[in-house]
Amino acid sequence: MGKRKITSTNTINRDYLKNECGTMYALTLLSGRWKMTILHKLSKKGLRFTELKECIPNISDRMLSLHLKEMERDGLVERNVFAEVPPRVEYTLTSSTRDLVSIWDRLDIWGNNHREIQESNVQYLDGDL
Amino acid sequence: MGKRKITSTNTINRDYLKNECGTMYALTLLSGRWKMTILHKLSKKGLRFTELKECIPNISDRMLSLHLKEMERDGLVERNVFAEVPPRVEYTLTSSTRDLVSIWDRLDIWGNNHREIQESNVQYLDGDL
DNA sequence: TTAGTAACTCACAATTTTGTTAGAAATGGG
DNA sequence: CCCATTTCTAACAAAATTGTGAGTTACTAA
Repeated sequence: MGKRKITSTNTINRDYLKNECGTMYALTLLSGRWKMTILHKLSKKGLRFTELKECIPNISDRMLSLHLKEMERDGLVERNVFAEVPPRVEYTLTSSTRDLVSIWDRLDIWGNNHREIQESNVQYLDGDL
Repeated sequence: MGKRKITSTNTINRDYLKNECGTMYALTLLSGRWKMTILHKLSKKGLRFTELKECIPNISDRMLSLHLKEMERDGLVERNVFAEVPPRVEYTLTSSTRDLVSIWDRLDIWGNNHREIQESNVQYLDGDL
């Protein structure tokens, strides 16, 4: 997000990992506080800036703008400008990203499962103390 | 990593998103520079601290240690201590995490595909300038 | 007692990400 | 020209993550 110092160890490591495999590349593009949520909202239908803001509580103008710009650069979303007044900009998923969203089903199931396991472990540990 | 200020907007937003759905929960557990790589290495066989260090170039002792500790807390890896001299600690995936790893296949394919699309777009834009 | 090894831990610094607030650009109607 | 509206942007501040280098612990073999 914003500017990166391209000579830093941090950036060097990041780029190295990004090139390791498809999974790491994908996760690099998706990392960012609100990106998944934005994709999720857009998966139902295209939305304009203000609509996204309204359906994602707590996101700031700046973060929404930054994320959308990065996601456009990364081929995750499309930005469609309509010559209207006041201006209207609609964001939609790219076709590649629509494929991605369909993968989330399994991850969603895994996540919910794992959360249950984790929560039951905590209970168990609590009982043990 | 390390300490979080639990009253910060940042942490509040993070926790809110973590509870949104299984996918976001999963991605929260997996976020961290080297976590995916560590899981990937461990998916083949259990490894000790030093072995992980050797097969992940550039990772520092500190980051490896921090990540492993978090991943153990989050139920992603198990820490097995052997009473030998010098001490031997082996890290393995939990059974839940082994299921996760099998999901990566599709994400890997998606990532590699998407990278190709992106790279060909860049070429096209370059030619245009 | 000393040395050697694995597995860490600590203090601190650098970098990156996220959040806050104010305000700018664009545009047509009045 | 001024207004209202949407879509951002700029400057700054706060917080979080990552990296560095030295040091610690535990244990036993020599």
